[in-house]
Amino acid sequence: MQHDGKAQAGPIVGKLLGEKAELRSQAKELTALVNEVLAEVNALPVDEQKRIVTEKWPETQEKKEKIEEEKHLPPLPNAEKYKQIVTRFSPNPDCVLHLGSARAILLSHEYARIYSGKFILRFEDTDPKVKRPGLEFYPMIRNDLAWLGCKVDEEYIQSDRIPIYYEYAQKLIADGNAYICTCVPDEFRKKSLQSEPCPCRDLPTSEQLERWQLMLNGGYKEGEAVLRVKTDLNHPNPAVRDWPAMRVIDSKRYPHPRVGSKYNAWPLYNLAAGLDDHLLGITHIIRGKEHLTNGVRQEYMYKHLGWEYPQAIHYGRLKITGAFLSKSKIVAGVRSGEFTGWDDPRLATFAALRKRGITPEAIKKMIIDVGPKPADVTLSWENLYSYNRKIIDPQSNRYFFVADPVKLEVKGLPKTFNAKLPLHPEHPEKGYREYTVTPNKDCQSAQFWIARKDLANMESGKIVRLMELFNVKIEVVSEGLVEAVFQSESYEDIRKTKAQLIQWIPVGEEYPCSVILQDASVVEGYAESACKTLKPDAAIQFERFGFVRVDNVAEKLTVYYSHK
RNA sequence: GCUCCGGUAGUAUAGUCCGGUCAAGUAUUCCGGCCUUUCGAGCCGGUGACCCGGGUUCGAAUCCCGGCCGGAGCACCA
Repeated sequence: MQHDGKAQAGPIVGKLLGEKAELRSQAKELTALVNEVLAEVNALPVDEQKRIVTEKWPETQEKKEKIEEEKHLPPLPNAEKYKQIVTRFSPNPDCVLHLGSARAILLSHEYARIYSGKFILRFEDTDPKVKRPGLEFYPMIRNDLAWLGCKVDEEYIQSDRIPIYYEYAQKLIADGNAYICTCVPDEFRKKSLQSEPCPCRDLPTSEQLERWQLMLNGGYKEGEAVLRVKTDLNHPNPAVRDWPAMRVIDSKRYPHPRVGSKYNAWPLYNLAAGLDDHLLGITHIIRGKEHLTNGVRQEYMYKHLGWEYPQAIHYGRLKITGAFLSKSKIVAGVRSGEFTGWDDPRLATFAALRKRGITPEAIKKMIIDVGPKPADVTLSWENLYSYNRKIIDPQSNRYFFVADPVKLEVKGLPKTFNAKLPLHPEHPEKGYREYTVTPNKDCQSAQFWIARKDLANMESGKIVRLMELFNVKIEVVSEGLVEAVFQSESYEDIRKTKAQLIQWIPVGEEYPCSVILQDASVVEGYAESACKTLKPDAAIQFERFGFVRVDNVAEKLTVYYSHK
């Protein structure tokens, strides 16, 4: 019925074979048979087909019920191998967290919860020079995680664990699985590209251990020596061959913000992260695919130590249209004053999203929908807004806001009006706010503030309704003032005519308000005076303007625009 | 250049491992309609996709080969 009465053989044969596997050996004959029947059926007019089907198989005409199901994460690989699932999120505290980290955080945490496992936060702050950690970021990161609803079961800081890395480095050297290389980088690279060992590789272990002591005691200057873990010099990927595990840092010049100048030798990522993943009992590593070759590198170290490598899941890069997610750009922009702070609405940091009234639930839902697949994704803000809208719409009270206010004078009022405006049209139990409009004694008029953009639809003679109040007929529209005359009170009157409904604020009931938009520009206007009792952090909707998050309630109201 | 990973509507995702019930589902955007004292929400409907080319097969989004496009890595960063 769905295809204009013309059926095709392929899907029908497919369905039959799918249901009755025993027919598969006779597939050719079956196809011929189906084609025969189809020729007959397709020759019939559609109406006739419909009649027959309805008569013989009425149940097929019933509409399928839609089953909406919550999206779930796919199961973790080899989860059954482990007594307890342990995941980790391991940021370098050199910047605040942003949306780009959301996959690592939320997937790691969510899987830990699904499997009743453990979620570990591990600060990877082992580079005091190039990606120097900032002390302020440690608590900010903890705070972001808490805001996202990710409870940290255990926390580790790698700069506290340097002696542990030393211990294993020494073992690797003593076992002949690592060596101190004093070659200049370029020379090593040349050798390595040709799958040849550098001169240091085959030095006796005793000499390696001497070099190791020298490295620890400051006997080498920056760049003079590096610890390398032996891999396979014939590995197809040159980047895997004898990778660097520890280097010398001039600790006087580049003191670490937490441990100062205590260490000269600092572990590199693959050594520190690789060791910790095992030592902390991580079972599943969820990280970006830029770490794929790091996994290959680390597996060599695991083999040297007789360890088994955890399950690794590599997800693709996450971008969001229009926002840059580069830590260095964020840091530079904030330091230079280009941005107002870590929560500048132009940034996609969690701090900024929070400020803009994006809920952690919305972010979580979106990330879980995106899932852990390795393809890159470019999210659209609309999508995030949609998730957020579903969450905040039911809880957001409604208020009037007139942007760029213009005065409206209404004459000919027959009486005093009381307007009772519901805080939420779908939830009357939330209550109301009320305004009384009393006509001026001399000329039966009253004055209001209305939004300038509503003037666009106004012309002399047109009827508009002040929402929940009364209808007015426009007489004169000028730059600074709109003059109108009272028309009628009943909403029903103008309902059929589909007259424009506009928001209004009685003159005297205005409360100055700044709305900070996503591009950090500011819209000035008046909110209604009922907004004076709002609490910071509340999500509200300015009707026909958008959802906003209340930021500051003072002489003036300050809100951040969330979305439509 | 070398090594690796991807490619389903504008966006995101399901399906791919294990070929058939996929004439490709879902969310969002967009477009119509309904409803509604917000241009919000809700409801109904619509537009819209398997990167390309070969092969295997009765049958390919799914398996194989080739190409194209995109991404990542190739640091004494993480």
